[in-house]
Amino acid sequence: MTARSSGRHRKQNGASVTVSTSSTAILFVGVQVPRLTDARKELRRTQIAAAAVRCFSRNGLERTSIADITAESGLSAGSIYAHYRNKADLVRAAAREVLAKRADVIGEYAAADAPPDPDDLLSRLIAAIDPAEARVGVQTWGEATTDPAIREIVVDMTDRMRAMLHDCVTAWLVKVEHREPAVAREHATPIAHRVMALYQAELLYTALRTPIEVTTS
Amino acid sequence: MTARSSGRHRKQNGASVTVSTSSTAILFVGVQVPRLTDARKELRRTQIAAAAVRCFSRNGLERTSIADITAESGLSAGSIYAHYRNKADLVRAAAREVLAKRADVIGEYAAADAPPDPDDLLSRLIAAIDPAEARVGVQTWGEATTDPAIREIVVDMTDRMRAMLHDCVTAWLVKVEHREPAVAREHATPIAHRVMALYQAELLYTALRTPIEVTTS
DNA sequence: GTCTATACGATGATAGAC
DNA sequence: GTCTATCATCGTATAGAC
Repeated sequence: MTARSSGRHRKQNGASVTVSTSSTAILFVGVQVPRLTDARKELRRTQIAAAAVRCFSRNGLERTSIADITAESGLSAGSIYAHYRNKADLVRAAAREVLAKRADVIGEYAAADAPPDPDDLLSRLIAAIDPAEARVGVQTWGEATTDPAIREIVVDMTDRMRAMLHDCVTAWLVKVEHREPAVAREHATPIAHRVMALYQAELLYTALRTPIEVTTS
Repeated sequence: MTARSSGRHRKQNGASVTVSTSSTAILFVGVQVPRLTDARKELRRTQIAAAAVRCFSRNGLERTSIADITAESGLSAGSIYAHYRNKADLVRAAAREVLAKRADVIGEYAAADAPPDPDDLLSRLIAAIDPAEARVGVQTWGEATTDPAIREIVVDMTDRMRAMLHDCVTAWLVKVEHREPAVAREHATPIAHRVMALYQAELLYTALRTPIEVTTS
């Protein structure tokens, strides 16, 4: 992740802004703002990554060729390599995106005012599973078993998710079950662990049992 | 599973048997027995599959080349292709072997006289996990998301395992908890489901957190 | 059945024009 | 930045001798 900063907007305050090819644009003498084009660059990256995820969902991480991604994204090979150093880099980005999206879903419930009980929490998490992303998620698990970079991403995201679940369960124990915060945190650990495990199993189940939807376009 | 029949034993009834290179050996006029060499053939197949599993454990399903397997098995490419139609065929065989081994472990406990309670059952299953096989197992999950043949194998083995767990839990409910067999079977279903889920999660955990052991030879 | 050597296809990645 | 065209590499699978 050597991603650089980003900016945005075509025009700013109605003033016609000269976009240079350097990393910063000089609006007035001595005034520099982050390059507006950087946001586009980041947008392109996510656009490419999204296309890649769709391909991965259909054909798997390794069976997806750069040609597949060019077809899916509408861009060319050269353009893709202008945004990602190589295919492994793109795979890492896609893995992060998919796993982060999962973590975000958990984060929403974890931050709720009325924390759901563990069963309810699990039910909601399962209901939010997207089959296509579940497939890519499981693919990243497989890749993580041999690729250190992917493993780090997966382990990191998994730990983060577990921590969020722990917070959520703790909040439920304190607010609803009226336990002492200290004991709540302790009791929450094995519960969060189980919710996580059951969620992962359900993710696997969805990835295996849900038919691959055909891209309609 | 289009596994063919197999013979065994080097000698039969003390009679010295002439081993021909044809698919059947003619002992006496008109009397044919399954070729004794078939056992050897099957042995070679498992030998190759075992070498493949070791490679997969280190480098993954797709990153493992035929050259890797020749190096690991000590055989040549030609020899491997004499026993497996193609690489996909070999991968399927390896997947079956690994997943079946897992099912066997469960079968042992399921058939025990004094059925362990669910927690104990899970503990034993977890204790029997082999890190290298866990990795290949998780890899098959990833592959199953896009390869129909692998998916069928994984789903089949998973269902079989779950059924065994169901039998085990039912036996425990009947023999230890003294429930009626009918209600026991019904109550066993969600419990078996959970044991399975927690086992799968633990398998994933092991696959991700256990360092890849270096082949010492 | 097993080997060596090789053909062929696929794919990741680059060069250079625009 | 994006394209087209191309290269070089790698890996599956086969051919043919032993």
